[in-house]
Amino acid sequence: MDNQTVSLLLYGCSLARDLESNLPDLVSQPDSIVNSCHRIARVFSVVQEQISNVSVHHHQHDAQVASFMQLQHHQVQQVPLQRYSPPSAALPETPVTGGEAAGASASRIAGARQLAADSEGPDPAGGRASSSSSPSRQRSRRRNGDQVRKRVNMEAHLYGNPEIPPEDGFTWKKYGQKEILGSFFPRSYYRCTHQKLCQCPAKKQVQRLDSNPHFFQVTYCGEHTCHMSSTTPSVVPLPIVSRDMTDVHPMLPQQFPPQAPSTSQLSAAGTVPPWMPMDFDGGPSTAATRDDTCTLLVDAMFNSGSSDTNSMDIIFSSMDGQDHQHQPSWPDTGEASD
DNA sequence: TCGATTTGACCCAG
DNA sequence: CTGGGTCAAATCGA
Repeated sequence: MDNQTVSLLLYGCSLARDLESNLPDLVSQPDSIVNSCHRIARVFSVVQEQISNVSVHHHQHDAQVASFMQLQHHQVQQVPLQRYSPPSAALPETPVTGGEAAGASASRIAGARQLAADSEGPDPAGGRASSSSSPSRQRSRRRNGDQVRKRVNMEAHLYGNPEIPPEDGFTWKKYGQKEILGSFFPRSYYRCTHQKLCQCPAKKQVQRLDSNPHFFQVTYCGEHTCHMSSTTPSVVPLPIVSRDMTDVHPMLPQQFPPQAPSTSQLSAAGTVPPWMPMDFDGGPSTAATRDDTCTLLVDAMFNSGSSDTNSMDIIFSSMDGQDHQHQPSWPDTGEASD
């Protein structure tokens, strides 16, 4: 049983626990119970199928997973079928243009780099008295048209509730959550806590990866102008950095992606921090690469917090540098790279 | 009491 | 027309 299956199993368990803990409140809401049960059943069903097929050839495993995803998803991306990334597999941080629809592109990337995995939305939001809105409400809902977005993948807390997104050194205020078509998990919308105080335009979107509930895809939009970070996070976030996809996906053809860097390009001496789990096939170069980057991140977050320096800027500029060097161009994804 | 979160409604780009 | 992003009232919790 691979880590992917374990992750899915754990997620199913957490859903069951949630249902159990909320059961007293849900007694009067049979629809919510049905929805929860359905969702839990689906998760465990996939786990069961994966386990039962674990001894089967990997291609059959892929087909099993893919069939589940096709069952779940409205849109299956036309990308090469790939093996799931293990929980610690690295997905490159991806700068995204603001004009690009985050959801669509995110799904495209997720599909291209992990598995074509975009599911039908989960259960509709639980019944809650509708909040009345003024019919005459006129608001400007301009999207962040020309703002550059930065996308990173972060691992959930290794301990505690895996549904809590990782901290990143800033304080955020959640202002929305939405079920995204083609995604198994809802997307949460955050803006900087100091938005009003400092007119800080920073926002971020957090969404759990369909194919790996232990990972969050965090899309940052806008730069922090407040320069006010929170206290040191209790758990160091684990942004996922660029690495050789052939390392992540041993089944992939060696030339996919064509310009993927060799692991030697990414190598750096170091050891894996205790909070950073090894992945399946994580060779020395992989561990060293992550360690190197994470050291940089930690240093940037905690040692570079001068008043005139935004730690996330440091992180992203550093990662940008890596990306510019190592970010492969992805065929067939149509992914903007600016 | 007040700030944070939830969540249905609304707006608008594609 | 659809779906992502945002608003804001209701609700939660410290």
